[in-house]
Amino acid sequence: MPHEEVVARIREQLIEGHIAPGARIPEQELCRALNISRTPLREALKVLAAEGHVVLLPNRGARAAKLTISDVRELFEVSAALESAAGELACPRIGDSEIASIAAQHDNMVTHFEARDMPAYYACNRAIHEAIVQACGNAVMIGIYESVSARIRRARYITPMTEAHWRVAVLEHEAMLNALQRRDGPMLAMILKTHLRHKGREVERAGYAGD
Amino acid sequence: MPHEEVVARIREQLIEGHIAPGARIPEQELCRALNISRTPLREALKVLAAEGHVVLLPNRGARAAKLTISDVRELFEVSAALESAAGELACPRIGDSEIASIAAQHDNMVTHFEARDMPAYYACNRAIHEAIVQACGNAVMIGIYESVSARIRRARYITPMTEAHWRVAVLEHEAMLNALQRRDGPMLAMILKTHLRHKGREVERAGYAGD
DNA sequence: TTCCTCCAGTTTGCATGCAATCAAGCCTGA
DNA sequence: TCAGGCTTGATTGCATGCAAACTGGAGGAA
Repeated sequence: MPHEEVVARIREQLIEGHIAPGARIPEQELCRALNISRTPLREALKVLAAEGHVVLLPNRGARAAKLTISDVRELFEVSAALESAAGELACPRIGDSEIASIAAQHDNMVTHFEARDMPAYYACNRAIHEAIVQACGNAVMIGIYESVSARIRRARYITPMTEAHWRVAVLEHEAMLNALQRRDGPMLAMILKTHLRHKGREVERAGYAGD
Repeated sequence: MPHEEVVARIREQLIEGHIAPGARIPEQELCRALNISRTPLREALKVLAAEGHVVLLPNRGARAAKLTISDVRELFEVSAALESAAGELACPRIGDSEIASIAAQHDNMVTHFEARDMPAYYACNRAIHEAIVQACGNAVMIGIYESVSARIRRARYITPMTEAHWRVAVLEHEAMLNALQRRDGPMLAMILKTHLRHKGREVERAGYAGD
């Protein structure tokens, strides 16, 4: 198993919550699970610590990072900065077919909203946000966004919404798609910033996780 | 020597250019230089690779990352996004004394500009930009900014400026300080974004490094 | 009872050793 | 002479061993 994959596998376990936030990460157990020795595992943990998924306590091992309420605020602020910038950059760079694909996903999402199918809604929602960032033509931005985004993924895409907030979110997405189709970068950036601020507040209010 | 320090030391060598961009990083040599064995060194290299300072070639060792012209563009775009967001967040959060300290550094900077002392100017310049970000009250933002900023530090703070561009930069800094003192977040964000776009273009034009 | 001290078991961090991989020079055949 | 394959030395990636640090609990003093 190549080094990259070890990191990816553990990262996934952390993001998906299979390793509970705050839980100790026992080296030996993971070694057996992944069938590798301690050296590559420890290298992976160091990398994940640099990414913020893991906290390393000197001489006291690794723990899965736990999101505090202020982590959530900070991560949403950073996400807002990155997504809005990415959206603005994407407007002049994105291709027509990509816009069409986002529009299609948007329509799907609205359908799921009308059926009040929140998991399906969130899946489309996430796909749209990621597609916009992917279209920004900036690999560094995409990488950092993915890293930040991963840390709040569960909070962001699992927190239940009230009917009222959900409606607002859908309206904001309508506006986003509109701005994107008009390739109005500054407008898209503004909407994304507002949208993310709303989302962040809601997650904070909901207790930022549920787990 | 604790793990953190190993990473910091090598990172500094890379940022300062003591290890040339693109140069192979010989494990054994660094081991002797830092007086550690290969295991902690390799862990550090993995972390630096995750940060983008180093590229790891499977079975072929580590090399110091080399900035391409598009890396420079991308990093400046991300910097602009982060600094402008940080500036906007800082306006309501920054304390009066911090504003005063930035104003003082600004005055210093102007003095150095008038003396056309570019290294001293850049030192103040960098201090101002970092102080603004530091004031944003968002540790995640600060961390990511520092990481991104480090990768273009040399390009950003070493590239010579033409007289005309230099004058514009100083004017932009006047406007920044002004907005900050009025705590006008959106305005500060806008100025920072423009300022960074200008700087990025200039660095790209100048050949993005000089080394 | 409560707090402190000490000790055994476990875990971490690092050094080292070994197999696999790679770079480079040499030999062979044309 | 030159192209292609092979072999040698060096380097990488990983497994393991060992010393230092921590955890938790038992025992004793106040």
